[in-house]
Amino acid sequence: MGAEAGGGLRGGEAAAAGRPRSEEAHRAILDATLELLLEVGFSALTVEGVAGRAGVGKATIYRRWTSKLPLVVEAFGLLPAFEDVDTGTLAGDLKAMLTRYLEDFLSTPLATVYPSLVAERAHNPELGLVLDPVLKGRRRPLEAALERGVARGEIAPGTDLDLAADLIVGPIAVRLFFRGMKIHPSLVDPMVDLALGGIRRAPRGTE
Amino acid sequence: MGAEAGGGLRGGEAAAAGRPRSEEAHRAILDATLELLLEVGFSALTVEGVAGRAGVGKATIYRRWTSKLPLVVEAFGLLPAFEDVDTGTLAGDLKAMLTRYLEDFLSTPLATVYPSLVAERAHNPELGLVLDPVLKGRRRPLEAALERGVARGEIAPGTDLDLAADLIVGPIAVRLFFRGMKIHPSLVDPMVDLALGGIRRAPRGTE
DNA sequence: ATGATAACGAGACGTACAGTATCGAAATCG
DNA sequence: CGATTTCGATACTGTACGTCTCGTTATCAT
Repeated sequence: MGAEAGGGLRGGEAAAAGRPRSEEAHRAILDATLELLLEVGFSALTVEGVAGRAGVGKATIYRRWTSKLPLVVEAFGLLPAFEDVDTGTLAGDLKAMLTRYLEDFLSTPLATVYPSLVAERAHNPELGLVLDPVLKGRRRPLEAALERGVARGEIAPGTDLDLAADLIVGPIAVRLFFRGMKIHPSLVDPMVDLALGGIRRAPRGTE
Repeated sequence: MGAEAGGGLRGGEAAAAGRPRSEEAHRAILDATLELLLEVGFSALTVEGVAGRAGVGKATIYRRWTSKLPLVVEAFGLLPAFEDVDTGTLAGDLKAMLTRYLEDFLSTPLATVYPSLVAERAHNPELGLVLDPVLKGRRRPLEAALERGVARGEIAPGTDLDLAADLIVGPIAVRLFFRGMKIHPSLVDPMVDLALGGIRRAPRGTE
């Protein structure tokens, strides 16, 4: 979405006439969006509020994003996701990645924005088109760790890694979002061990 | 004793003066809420729309619920939840319960309302107070099935059943809500088997 | 029966925000 | 320069919220 603007020429594009879009305003809008998401949450976020916080006119926002939704999606893309860690063992990788990810939930609007976008998507298929690639990218390091597990012989080849990833993050998602629980870091290890217990002895899944 | 005409008596409470609240209007409001939730989803649901559909004044709604949120929570409580099934084996119970529950997602506004309430709760602790007991009740049959599994010797005593339940519903929640996927009924069996693989061999978790 | 009380459907009202349109000023092009 | 496009600001229309007030209706106490 974000076009390059501000300085002078537009990359390889034909130089447009008129005043270029301010990259400064672009950043200020996204920053204000993240700040307000953390402060008031998704549903209480207003475009007018963002404009005021960013010191920007409403039209400047609507010139770049069609509505509040794609704006929040882009801001969401700036939030931290899984970060790949290679500790030498599958269990070690997963525990390290999940522990770090849980910390991000305390310091960013992730806990608010994530479920809000998910809920909105449930009745807005168009949002899925924009959101799904972002979510898929956030998941990728998790899949990479599982693939390393297969290479190391920790997981049987032919295992459904997509389902395995869902089994690992599932309990965390349920507790964090659906049950509104805090997840103590000491719970990560047993969670991963429990999920891995099923994954390790699953050659084919079907039956 | 006096027959209950129209509205009827107020249980054991002291009879209040004035016209009693119409139970008919109450039902009409909740029915209209469920209809509109299915049609337009949570975020597009308006109290004015509910009032219009129910043939009721707005004040009649606000007299009973302080806002759209508690109204939807009450309507949500009328939607189907897990229904306990005892097939004789743990795997059979879980597969039957999940299969039936997934069907409910196709015929009710569950898929829309569930994530919407969850998202709202993320930035509204008050909502959690009302919502959590409802969610806990909906989960109860799942826990009962797991307890039968312990009694049958299918699960080691001392296993964290709460975590086990999260492991079972986790992948379904992730796919249904976070990834917006449809879950084919044929996927339920491998999902349950995968999760049970970890639960069955988990005497204490910390391996 | 009669009056007090409270809920009823309807809708007017003020507030808040969405999204569009318009302003003069500023930035960049040819 | 002059054409063009963005800038921040703000006026505007439309929708929904949540409150309030109508005249009406149901129920209780007397």
